[in-house]
Amino acid sequence: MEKQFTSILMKWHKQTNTREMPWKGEPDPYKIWLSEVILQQTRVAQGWQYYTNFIKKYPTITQLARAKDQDVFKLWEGLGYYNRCKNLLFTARQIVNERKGIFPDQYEDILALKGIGPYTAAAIASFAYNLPFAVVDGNVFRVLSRFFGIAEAIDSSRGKALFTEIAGKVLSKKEAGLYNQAIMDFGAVVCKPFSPSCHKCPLQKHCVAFRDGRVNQLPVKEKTLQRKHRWLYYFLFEHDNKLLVHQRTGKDIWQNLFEFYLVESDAGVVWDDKSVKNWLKEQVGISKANLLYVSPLSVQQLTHQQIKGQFIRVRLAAVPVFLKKYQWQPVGSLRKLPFPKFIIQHLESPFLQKSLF
DNA sequence: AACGCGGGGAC
DNA sequence: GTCCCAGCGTT
Repeated sequence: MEKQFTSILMKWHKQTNTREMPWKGEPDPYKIWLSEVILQQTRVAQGWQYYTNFIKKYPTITQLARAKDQDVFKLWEGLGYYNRCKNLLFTARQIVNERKGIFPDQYEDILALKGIGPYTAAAIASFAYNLPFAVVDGNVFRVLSRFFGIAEAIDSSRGKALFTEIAGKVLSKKEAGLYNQAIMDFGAVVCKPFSPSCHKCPLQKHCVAFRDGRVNQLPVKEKTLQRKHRWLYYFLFEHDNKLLVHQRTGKDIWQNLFEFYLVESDAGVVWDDKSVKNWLKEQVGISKANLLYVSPLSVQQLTHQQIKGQFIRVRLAAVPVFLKKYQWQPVGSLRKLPFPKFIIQHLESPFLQKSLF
């Protein structure tokens, strides 16, 4: 069955597959690496523009390594999972400083780099050097679990080990790069998560899940995620045409991105002018403030959290002592800083644009 | 082994 | 609303 799978898949790839992507057939390991990091847990359509932007601004790993953190994060803004960006920069600088800018060409050396796990290492090794390592990503889990009718959970250790083993068996070792491209394209174009195109699938005849009518039951996941609810109230403190900003640190969401003065609470409250004025006076000791606006409620759904909150813009006659330690950013250059989408949405909202006049 | 990390699109 | 996406690092 394994031989059949591989040969049919490769034939499909060479004869039928018309999927185009800017990094396809790319020989430069730097560009392959960049595309793979961008695409971690990210749809091709979403990552596409980010890839072309990065290549345009940083055509070589040396140029990326020499860039300022803030500029690179700005280019990554909106793509999510910002630790990828941090590791991308770290690894670019490491390769430039310690390896003269030359990307490693052995699987183990590639895997050892920060931000590169088993999937990305196999992708780079096979695409750049045609080394015989099989990628195991969401597409591969789905295609293999359906074709071989395997109900082992893909988010368990046993499942991961099992699918990795099978992936290695069906890999075309002579055309590893082509094969890896083939199975991922196939998973994205034919063997899709929802409404797969079984009616025109070249593997249908040998597909166990199709035979048993289990296509929509595979692959199996065992974990169900809980979504945390959070309430974030951002105060846009303004003084002398500058806004208070703050770079997020710690282990929480949006590490390294900027934000405004944050008040977080567990209980959902919707502020209005009156309650904000009272809070500023009673809790913060600001009495001579010009309250410019209290925004309507903003909502953002993330995979692991639901964020709700408001934006409150306050013009200060003077900077209170407890706010002096913060960074004050000129309003005109505010957008040079990387912000989370939750904040970008507000900065671009018609509400804000209107309320400034 | 379990958990946390963004954002968007399809249903 | 739920699920998933060219996964990874940390604990």
